[in-house]
Amino acid sequence: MKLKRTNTCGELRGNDVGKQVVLNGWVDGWRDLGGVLFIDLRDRYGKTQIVFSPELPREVYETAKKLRSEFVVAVKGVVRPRPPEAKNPNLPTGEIEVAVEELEILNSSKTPPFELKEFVEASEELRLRYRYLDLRRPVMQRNLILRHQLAQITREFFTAEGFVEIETPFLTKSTPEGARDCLVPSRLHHGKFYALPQSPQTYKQILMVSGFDRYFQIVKCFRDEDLRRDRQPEFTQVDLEMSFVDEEDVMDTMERYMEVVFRKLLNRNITRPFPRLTYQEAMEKYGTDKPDLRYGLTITDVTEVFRESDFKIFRSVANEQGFIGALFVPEAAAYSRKQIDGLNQYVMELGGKGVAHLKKQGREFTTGISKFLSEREFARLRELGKDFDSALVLLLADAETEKAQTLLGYLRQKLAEDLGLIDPSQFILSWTVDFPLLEYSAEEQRYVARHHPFTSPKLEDIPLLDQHPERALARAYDLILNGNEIAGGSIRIHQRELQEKMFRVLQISPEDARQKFGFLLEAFEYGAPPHGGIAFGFDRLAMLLSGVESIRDVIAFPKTTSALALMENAPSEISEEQLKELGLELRKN
RNA sequence: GGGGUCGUAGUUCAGUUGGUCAGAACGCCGGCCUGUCACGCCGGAGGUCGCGAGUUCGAGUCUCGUCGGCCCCGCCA
Repeated sequence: MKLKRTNTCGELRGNDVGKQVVLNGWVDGWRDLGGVLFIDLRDRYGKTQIVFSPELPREVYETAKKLRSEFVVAVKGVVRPRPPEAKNPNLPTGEIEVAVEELEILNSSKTPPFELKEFVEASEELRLRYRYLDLRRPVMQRNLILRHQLAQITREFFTAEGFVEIETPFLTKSTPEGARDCLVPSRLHHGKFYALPQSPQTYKQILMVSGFDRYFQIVKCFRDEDLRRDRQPEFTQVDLEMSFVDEEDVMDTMERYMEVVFRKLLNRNITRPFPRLTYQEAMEKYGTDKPDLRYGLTITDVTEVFRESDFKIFRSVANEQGFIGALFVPEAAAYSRKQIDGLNQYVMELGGKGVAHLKKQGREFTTGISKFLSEREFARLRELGKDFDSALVLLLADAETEKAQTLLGYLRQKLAEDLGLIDPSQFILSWTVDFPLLEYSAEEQRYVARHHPFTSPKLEDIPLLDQHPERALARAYDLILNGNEIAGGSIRIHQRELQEKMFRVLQISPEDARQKFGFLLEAFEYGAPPHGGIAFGFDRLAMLLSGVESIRDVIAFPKTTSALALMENAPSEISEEQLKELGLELRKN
């Protein structure tokens, strides 16, 4: 190319008038007025209007007439002010334009399959197939640049805090617990497989044994599970681990990290310390372990109201140690029968048995299940709902307490969305703590780790592991932002005896434990310091900070919800030779 | 694994009970236009109605299957 840029398409202003400049960029659009020809030239820094006059040498003018969308061009010209009535206040460069003298077409372009203008939305399928075009759109460039800045702030912050960034292997060992592994067959060892890491968990713990003290990494992790708008099989974590710390040290460091992120990225101040909810409180009040605290609408426990009720379903749930919860929704006081049916439908789709309702008007409860209730029950409900003059009261019962709470949590969230109770400009961070260490898996007929098998129980709960393991709490903490889990971590077990006890509780045999985690157990015998850490969902955090709805909008080359890559067309079949080399044979079905 | 929803021109969509329903806008192509910036005006081209079966005299429309996008449940230590 002859004409190399002197300036970007986003930087020229009124005080550049008179300068001779060269711009390089893409044709964003053109307006041919018959004589004068305007072209918007775009690069990642912005757009600048360039002007071709009919008085130009014939071949320059004729070439300019041939320019079309997404042609790549270089122009040389003079910055001049626009006539006052032709200034464009919507464009940072709108004071000026470049009067072209020379034009070089660096490349032509086929007509793009969709328009790249910001206000035109192509289907996501098309955007993913032509991702290189989609990524030319300013909004996508802003998202990826914000992601970059988040990464830089992260490196700066943790480096300043004395953390060391250390890379860990991608070709590693399959582990029995947790998500399904992404597997890589070994060519040199037929019949054996590497697994891509679900997280660098064991490596970072071993780095603590090695004395690195404070480790972090911005790292890809892999989990072969089904996708969601905030989940991909490959995703990025900010992973970190600290030695000689307890929960408070980790949480305090993370709060300061978040403070810096919000200040530098969004110019917002957040207040520390973040509120903390125990798992139990979160479930009881919000029906989830990751509550969105931007709105109230908390669950009221009404189980005891119905112990003697004539409404038999509720009475039996109340007497079977189940849970009955109520949502008092003043904003929905005028809900129609149809709208309430819709909520009932929603609950049933989620696997619930349905939702009962009442309408509170002053002291009276009407409609719904009111005819089954006694004066004593009304009196108790009046007391529990005394803060609400009029409200729709939704009641949900289930013999399984957590199921009832979870369904109420979904209902709470749906109501908040439907009723517009959520302020999208707010960011509320909170911790969820005191998680149960274990949960019983009916499928596997054993206890499984709720977090992971290296999470330390609360020290005072260690004795519970023998008789009532389900009651033991974990030294774990999740960081919640607006109803999203953005980080989760724990203080780890650092003593071999306790780790072995955990494996026993999880019914992982000593042989299995040795085979799967022997290296970690062995490392723990050589002076493992007390340690703990946390990992952030980096994509999810970038998504929330960008204000976009899907993780795909902050990942350059994401997968679809069926885990396909539409641009490069992965996954794909491999050749017979490749299979043979790996010692693999495809099963025919 | 399950549920919901969508698939019609290059794109975004409309298309009624199965019967001139192959349509609009944008884009594209041609022409006109010297201050536009979502330029304007005139004209034109452009369709395997995702794919495959079936029902029917007749299917974009109904049924079944299948592929794909999105959302949700399960799953995601």
